[in-house]
Amino acid sequence: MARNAWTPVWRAAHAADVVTYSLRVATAKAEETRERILDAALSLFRQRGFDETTMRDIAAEAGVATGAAYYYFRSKEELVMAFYARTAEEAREVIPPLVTRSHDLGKRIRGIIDTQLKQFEEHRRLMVALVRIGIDPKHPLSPFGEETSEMRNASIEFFRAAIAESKPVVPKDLLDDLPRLLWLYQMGIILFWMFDESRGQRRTRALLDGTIDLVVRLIQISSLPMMGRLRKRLLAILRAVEE
Amino acid sequence: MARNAWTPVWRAAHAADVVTYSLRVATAKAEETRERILDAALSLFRQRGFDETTMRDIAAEAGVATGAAYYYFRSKEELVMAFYARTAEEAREVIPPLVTRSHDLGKRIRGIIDTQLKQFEEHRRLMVALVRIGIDPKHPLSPFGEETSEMRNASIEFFRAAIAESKPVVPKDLLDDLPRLLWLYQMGIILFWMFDESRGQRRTRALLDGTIDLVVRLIQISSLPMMGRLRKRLLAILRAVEE
DNA sequence: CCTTGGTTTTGAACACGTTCAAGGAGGCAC
DNA sequence: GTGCCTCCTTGAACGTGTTCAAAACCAAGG
Repeated sequence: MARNAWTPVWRAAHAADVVTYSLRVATAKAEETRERILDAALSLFRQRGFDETTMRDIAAEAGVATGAAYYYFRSKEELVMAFYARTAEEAREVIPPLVTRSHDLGKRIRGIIDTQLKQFEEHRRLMVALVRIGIDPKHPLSPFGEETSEMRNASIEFFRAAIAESKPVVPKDLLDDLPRLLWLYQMGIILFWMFDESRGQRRTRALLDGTIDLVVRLIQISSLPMMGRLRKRLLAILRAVEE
Repeated sequence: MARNAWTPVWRAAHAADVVTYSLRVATAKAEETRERILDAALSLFRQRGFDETTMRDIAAEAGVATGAAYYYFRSKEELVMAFYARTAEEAREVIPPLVTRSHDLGKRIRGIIDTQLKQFEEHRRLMVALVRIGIDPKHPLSPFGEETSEMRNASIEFFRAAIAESKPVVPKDLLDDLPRLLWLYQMGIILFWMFDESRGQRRTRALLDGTIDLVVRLIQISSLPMMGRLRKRLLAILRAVEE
């Protein structure tokens, strides 16, 4: 999907463009070089870990000069971001059909999250590098920042689709904000998962099993007619916090 | 309080010792040097920010050689940690009397959190440096790790005191785990606050106003006799997640 | 005093992420 | 061909956090 439509990030032409976190690329040969560098990086990251891999290693492995990587990627972390962007692109194809397969809200949410975790699986520890810098909302690569808004919004839309015509039915006044909240919930789960060293990330499973049910139940309860006031209050908090 | 009782962190003699994140210090002169370096660092951090201050700057400001700082602190971040440890020490004196002032659970929790935020206020942005590395539970300075357990436990004890003989009454089967959950809640609030650039961190206030009430209400609801099953389920999730 | 053994201090050296001026490489106009 | 322009590539150089062997200091014992 649009692997060739590279747009300098800071000049994204159309909102629909897939952000791939690359710098200038014009020719086919350049594209190949970029890919070679990214592949070399991911391969080394997986073998040795992020901190243990140097940019010199990566360049050597890709057969280019040290500075070459910086022609295509602004920083070492952006190499990880490029991997993330790749999977996000895949998710756009995989997740929408998955959501339509069932009307059960819990199953839909679970499906979305499971899919993403499976995508990241091989590079689980690697994502820590993204979190370390992304936790600062001022950093370009922050998941909350301007530059990542496209990917974030795409991800939020998955959840908007998930709560549409679902069982249980989501009250109308939540339709706007709930997707963002669910996205936040997902980010929390992924964060937990990244540091979950239990066999097969068993603990994350337990957390998912317990909390998805809870989330759905909570939505259900807040849907009761008598709970209109509670919903309003929660939304008011959310508004105040989001400014 | 025990400002002189410096114990190498990795050989903490007694659990009661205050961890100050310093390396070997034997003589009074050395203690003065250490203090001078820490003060120089904090002063520069506050003026220019963490990333913009180099270890060479700090050493120069303190009037010592570049390597001197590494005799007392294992890393640049540990300078920030030393500041954090200082405030934690203060908190041990300030917070306990504060908790006994009222029986209102909400007010107690609010008091604890407000106090900590006020302590950090001057160095708010600085704490980001701690989060960046602390988010990784494997890092020595992680708030979840072994090395910080004393400070963490002290902090958790504040909340244990807060839920003791409070209004509303906390059900017995929550007494063990609730303090840790409240501590986690506090960490979340502090995290939000660190990145809250609104005037006077207005948004954090809004978040506190909204959520503390909610937390208390939730405890209240879960105390109803009919809610025993819900409590058991929540605790089961917690156990599974904590391993 | 001198020696000895620990503690503290020094500053050069190292490894790393990143920058940048300089130089190909390839196409296009004439 | 020759000049020119843009895209791509190079590798030395810079600034940084950190390490470490050596020196300086200092108190106690002789």
